[in-house]
Amino acid sequence: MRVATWNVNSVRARCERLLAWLEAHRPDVVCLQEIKCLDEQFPREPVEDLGYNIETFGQKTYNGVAILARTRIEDVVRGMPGDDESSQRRVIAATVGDVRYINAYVVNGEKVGSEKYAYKLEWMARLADYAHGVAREYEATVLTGDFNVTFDDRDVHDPEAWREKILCSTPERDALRRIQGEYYRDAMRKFTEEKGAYTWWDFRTGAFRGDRGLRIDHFLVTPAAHERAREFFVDREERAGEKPSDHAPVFLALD
DNA sequence: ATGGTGGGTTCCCCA
Repeated sequence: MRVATWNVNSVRARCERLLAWLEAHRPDVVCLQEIKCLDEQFPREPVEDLGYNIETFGQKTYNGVAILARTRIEDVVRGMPGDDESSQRRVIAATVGDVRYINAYVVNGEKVGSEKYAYKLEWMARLADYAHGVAREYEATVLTGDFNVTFDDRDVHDPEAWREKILCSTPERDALRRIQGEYYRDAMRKFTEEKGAYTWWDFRTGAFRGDRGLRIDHFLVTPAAHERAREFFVDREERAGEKPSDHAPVFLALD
């Protein structure tokens, strides 16, 4: 069974690419972030025609997340405890088969020390509480998405240039470790201890040419899911070509 | 130190 996470940076702008990618890879479960549209604007029909069930938690203009699966999607939960009607829509959770999925689009944080940065750290603390509760309830849980944080310098093409910058600062990394807690492991590290496997490259600096990327899209998995992890890869091909997202899809295969 | 590009919206915000 293969699970993919992808920050699509607008599902409508990426629709053609998404459909071709679904057809080519046929992932069993897909967690999308930044769909940037209302639920009713999601291109349901072409995705359903490829055999996917769809659950969305959309928002106008910004944010928005969705789960697609080739089998039944059950017990869908939108948002987190503490959210209200006006909250940014960044989390959707559901069960597919015997695995619980939490699909998260973590706050970007703009700049270290900014208001958005403070909000990011608060938001990550809330995600930690929520994710720990889910992990206590479901033995096999996969917490995936765009975390907008690197774990350590191996996730950064140029650690000195990014030292204590947004996506790389110590408080953000501490917050990411607190989300892991004693419950979750970084599934990628089951497969390699090497630097690289970047998942995001800045449009503005043309970072993809030269592979000046960061690894900020992650699979955090409970021990039961970690045991079942068989393969991990970043679909760099999807970052190339016409009108790509700034993120590549990331795959995890589970037994 | 700044700005570069890209998506969505609307006379600018967010990443």
